[in-house]
Amino acid sequence: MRVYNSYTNELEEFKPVVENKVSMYVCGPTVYDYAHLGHARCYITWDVLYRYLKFKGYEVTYARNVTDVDDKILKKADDEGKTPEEVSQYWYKAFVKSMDALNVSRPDLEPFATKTIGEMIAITKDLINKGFAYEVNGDVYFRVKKFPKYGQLSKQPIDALESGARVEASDIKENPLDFALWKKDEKHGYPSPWGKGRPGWHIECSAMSRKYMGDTIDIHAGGADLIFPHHENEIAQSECANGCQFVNYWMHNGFVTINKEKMSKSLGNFLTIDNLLEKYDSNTIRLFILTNHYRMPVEFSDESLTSAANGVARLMNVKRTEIDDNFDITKTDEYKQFVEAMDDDMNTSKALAILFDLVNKANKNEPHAFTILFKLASVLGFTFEKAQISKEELASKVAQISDKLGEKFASMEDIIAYRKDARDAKNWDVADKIRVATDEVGIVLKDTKEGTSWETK
RNA sequence: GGCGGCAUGGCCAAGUGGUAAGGCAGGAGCCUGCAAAGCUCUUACCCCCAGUUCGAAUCUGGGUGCCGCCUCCA
Repeated sequence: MRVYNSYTNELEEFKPVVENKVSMYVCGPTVYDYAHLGHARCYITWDVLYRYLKFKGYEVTYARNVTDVDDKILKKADDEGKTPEEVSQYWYKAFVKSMDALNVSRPDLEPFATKTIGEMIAITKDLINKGFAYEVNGDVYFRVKKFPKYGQLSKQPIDALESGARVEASDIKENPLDFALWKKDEKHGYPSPWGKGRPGWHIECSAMSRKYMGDTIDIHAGGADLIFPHHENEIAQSECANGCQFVNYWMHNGFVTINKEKMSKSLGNFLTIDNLLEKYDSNTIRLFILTNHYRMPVEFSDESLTSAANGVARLMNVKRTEIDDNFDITKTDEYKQFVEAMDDDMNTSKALAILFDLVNKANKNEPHAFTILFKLASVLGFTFEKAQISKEELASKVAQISDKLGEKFASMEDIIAYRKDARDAKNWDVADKIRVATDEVGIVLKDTKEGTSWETK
């Protein structure tokens, strides 16, 4: 498998540190607000990588942290008169719910920053001892000048960074580029050798990844906006503390844009996942995202989502057969093409083309086509479960149809039987009226040789 | 200003040297009582200019346009 390493800016052959085992760490959310489409893109992308690595037979340990100590959480807590825990727990649960709804796999490990404070203090202490950090009045800063590789991930010459760095009025740092490992905080802080305080954002990931996955991890991924300064700073901290390479493959996903602008909290131009799910299902959002290569920007529009929804309909309408678990799909051309595409830096667009070819083959009764399709599609996180309609909803629809037709029907089967009589009598007017009525409440009737079936739109 | 990326049919999007995957939308036909779904057929010379080459969307140089990072951000 070849992956694009953002550190070297090159496609590289993927080789884990330990054969057949992969450690991957993805920067998770800061839980203080709704997750939006941009988050969906990120976590769906790395979910697909996770699923694919496992599909290839790797034993994968996937960690995705939760940042539950952060300025924004504290501010929200203060504003709402709640504890930071109440705020972060609330939004964490909302996040999990959204991810589940998107069929994003749960990671193997989901460390919380607040549960890893000890490790953060240990690293910070270690960095001070080694001369890579210094304390000023209860704050601790990383001494960027001591790390010559600084700027290598973001390809920023250090002097360019320096001249561009924002200099605060009352800066107490040795160098404007130095970043906080620990911040003094009397109100919400944790005890530490430097007094009450809380960790800087960057140290959180260094600490959590080291605690759960060791000094060197195979893959570290996240949104491209984390490259600088977050990931750059993680490298500095971890490599200075551990004395070895931090990450072998850095992978970054592109943004979701809207009106050609990056979708983000700060710009306020975001659509929440929950809102989108009211209109589009999880397969649709996934197809929308996976149609594009993960490193490219994806422009949001209702037109694109509608197009994806229609594509998903084609996928869902495929002629289904029993899944044959004894059939070895690895011998098939489609499997080989799929793996070739995915091995090429996750070319999901090409992989999808293979899936759609399989749809066509299944519809033409090619043996095993649906089995292959089903298995490959699940690697991309698509599900073939049809949306379930609740009993109450169905009863209400049946009642509505009854009203429209001025009849009393107990069930869809009733309606279909009634319509069958009409059709047998070639009473097309009645038959068509029934179909119009069901259509109006979102139920499609399909006439085949085997009889009539119904499904929700 | 520094760094990085992108430009392919009506829309979205693969393809990185040999004459353009796939999805959506559109058109024609088959199927159907009529539909829906499905099946078949159908629409491109790849932003512009110059160059390298037997041959370029694909490489080189120069334009033009768009985006991102450089500050919290997936």
